[in-house]
Amino acid sequence: MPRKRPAPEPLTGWLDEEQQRAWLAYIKVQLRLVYEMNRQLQADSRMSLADWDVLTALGASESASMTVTALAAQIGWERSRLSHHAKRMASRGLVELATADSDRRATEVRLSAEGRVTLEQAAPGHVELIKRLFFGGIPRELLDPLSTALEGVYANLLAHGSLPPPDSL
Amino acid sequence: MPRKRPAPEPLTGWLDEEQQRAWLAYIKVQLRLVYEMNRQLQADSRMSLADWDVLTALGASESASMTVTALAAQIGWERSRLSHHAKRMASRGLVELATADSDRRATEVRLSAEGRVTLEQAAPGHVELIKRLFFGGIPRELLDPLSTALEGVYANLLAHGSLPPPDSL
DNA sequence: GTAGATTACGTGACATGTCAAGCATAAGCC
DNA sequence: GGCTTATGCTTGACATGTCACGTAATCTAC
Repeated sequence: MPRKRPAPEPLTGWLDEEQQRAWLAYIKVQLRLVYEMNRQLQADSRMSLADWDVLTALGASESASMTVTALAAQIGWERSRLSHHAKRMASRGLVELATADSDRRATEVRLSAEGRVTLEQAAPGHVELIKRLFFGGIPRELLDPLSTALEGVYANLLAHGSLPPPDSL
Repeated sequence: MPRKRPAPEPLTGWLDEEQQRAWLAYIKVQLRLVYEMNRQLQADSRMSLADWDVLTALGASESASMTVTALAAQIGWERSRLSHHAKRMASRGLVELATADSDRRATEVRLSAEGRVTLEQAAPGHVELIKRLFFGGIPRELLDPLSTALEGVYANLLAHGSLPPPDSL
């Protein structure tokens, strides 16, 4: 087990070589991509990445409306975070909040007309960024293995993680 | 092009099918994994994921010390964020701050003895989490394609992103 | 050397996220 | 029904992150 340099001995109980490679790559992409997405959305659409996550989740849902709990599970947030955030978004007119008919404890977060317009206006620019920064670096033939690997991780996260799974997988 | 349901028409100018699959998987993993890592570090080591990112970057560096700018570039943060955060970490004794000899504008962030101990104590638990949640979902044979794909994305991010690249690739 | 840019940070005001606690409704149980 | 527990969410205090701006050291070209 030849070591080149003695100095930056990484860490105790670390990952094996293949895992380390994958993990390092994942983390580096993760950190920068979050930054870039935030920046682009802020600059082009006066919207944070958090806003975007909420709007897209709502936009993708059948009724454009979800309870706080369901929405939080969908996007992997804590409920209290969503509660605060939804209120701020409501004050900007992007969503509407109303107590649910079926269960009066529950609050429905609904995509407002204005929110939908905002989402649709922001989408092309954001998609363009993703195509450029993310898919610009991946050869076609790796798309399928990448998806398969990440789907495996996601399933594993749902099974062993501490957040409740979203209703619809 | 048969569509099952007319309702949740995703978004204008969206990605093609393969891309959409990869992106969705990536985003879902990203959101939950961040949450889980934060939670585990907080629970087991009284440390946030942000603290962890700083400590590992310092720990991996030759001298256990970097300027604010270099460190920020390394972990993909804005400098002002690191400035605030480093000060807080310094007040907890995890790092030490000192103006650099070579350039007295620059501030060196140095891993303290206490910081190194904390890092080494936190590492096993965090690594265990990553092995369980991340690598538990990936078959061995997909590790290499996954790494290759992510490394491609990272290179692309450095080339086309808005953050300066770290000194050492 | 010195005026004007550039670079490296720090700071303060404010936006956002987290945690612990609380309140109201619903569901179980006798 | 009434009691206990569980669920769904909100809130307030506080930790953290961002943005715009300020300050100081350094560099560049006279």
